[in-house]
Amino acid sequence: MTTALFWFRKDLRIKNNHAWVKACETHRVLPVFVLEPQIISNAGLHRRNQFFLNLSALAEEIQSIGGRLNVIHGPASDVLPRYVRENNIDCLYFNADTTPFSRQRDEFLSNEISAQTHIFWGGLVHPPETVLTQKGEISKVFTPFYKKWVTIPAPLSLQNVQPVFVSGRENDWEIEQDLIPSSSDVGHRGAKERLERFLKVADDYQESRNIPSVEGTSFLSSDLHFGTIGPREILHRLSPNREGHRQFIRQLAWRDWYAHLLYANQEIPLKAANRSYENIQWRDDSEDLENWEKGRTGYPIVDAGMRQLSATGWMHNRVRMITASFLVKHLLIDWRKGERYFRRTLIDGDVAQNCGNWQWVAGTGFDAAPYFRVFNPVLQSKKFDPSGRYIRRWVPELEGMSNSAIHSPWEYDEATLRKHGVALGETYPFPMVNHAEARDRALATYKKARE
DNA sequence: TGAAATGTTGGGGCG
DNA sequence: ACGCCCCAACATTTC
Repeated sequence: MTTALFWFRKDLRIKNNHAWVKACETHRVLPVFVLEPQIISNAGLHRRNQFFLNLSALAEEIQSIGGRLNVIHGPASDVLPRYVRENNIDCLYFNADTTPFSRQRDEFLSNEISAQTHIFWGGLVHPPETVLTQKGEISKVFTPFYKKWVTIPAPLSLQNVQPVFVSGRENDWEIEQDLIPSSSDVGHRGAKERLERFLKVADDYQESRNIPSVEGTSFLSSDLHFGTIGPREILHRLSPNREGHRQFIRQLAWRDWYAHLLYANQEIPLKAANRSYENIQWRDDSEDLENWEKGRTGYPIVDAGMRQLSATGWMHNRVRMITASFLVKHLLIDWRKGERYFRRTLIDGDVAQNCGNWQWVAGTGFDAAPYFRVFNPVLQSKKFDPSGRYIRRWVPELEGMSNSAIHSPWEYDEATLRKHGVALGETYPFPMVNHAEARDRALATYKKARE
């Protein structure tokens, strides 16, 4: 029997992991995770914690069926070739990724390593280059992509063999166990719990997904990023006949679309997909950027979102759109700076998804929001957080404000504010820009770039 | 997966 | 009773 090295990457699960099943069916397996330096250096605190929790959950999963996860340190391009040689590996199995870094590394390794590589796409419902127009291209408009995407079958891959494990010659995993809070809500088990909870409320998804004070979304974004659950496993629990389910399935299609687009257009993280917007005159203002990051814009809904992000590593989707739009349109700061901050800080920070969505908000992407669509943070706040519950949760200094006034405290006189315990400029900042002026400036700047 | 500006309509107040 | 104005309320267009 030959030996396969199974390289876990952004697929920290063994359940419904087709690549894993395939490796186990005909080989002895050596499960490996390569702890590459950029996994740590590119991640904020929450994201790093989430990663280590998921990694140790995977190690436990493998242990529970009699194996052991071998963790080796270093850039994979440096350490894997030697590791493969020293452990007499015959072939290599892994799930691929669409990012430029990942593709260049994998390309390099497939030349460098003599063992045969078997590549799968367990992180997506459908692999890149499999959802195509009649002309054989990926659609640059979402709806035609989606119409094609839903017609393609996406079977599950169930494990039916007991893996035969081999151990690596070295295992220098040095994660101090006390850094890992014992937690049952991580790994595949945590993902399954989140899925089960979501299924109970999924019929209301269309209504409640936009209300940040309600737990109406799936909370599966980080699981999908780390691969603690596969998207097909989620898809198979949803019914296209139920409206809420169908809307969520649509979100899974957006996720595939952004991944496929990145695969086909590797410069998406760096450049406007719609090149006519590549010469927008962005403002280079690091102080404004920092005030945005820290949640000190003076717009309560924006500050609430940014504080939820830095406190928890997660932000509600509706608020992601509002805060991102504020940075790009109101502050006129380059979407790439916001994208970088989100990606570091979010526990679900993902190159394809984050860049795709930021370019959508900035209006520079494929099938993106039109440049003249400028969210009014006060109207958005009144519409989606009418009771102010979300704002009060994350901007407690505004707790005493009334439901109607909490969205725009600067519109009220000093005496009224004092009555509610607020002193603008002292307990809570003045708005850093005037909405109408900022809107005009954004429209003028975008219009100029189009000429 | 907007919002603001502009246009239209119709009821009510009033001379 | 009539014309006129005001201005919500709704519709359309523009950014």
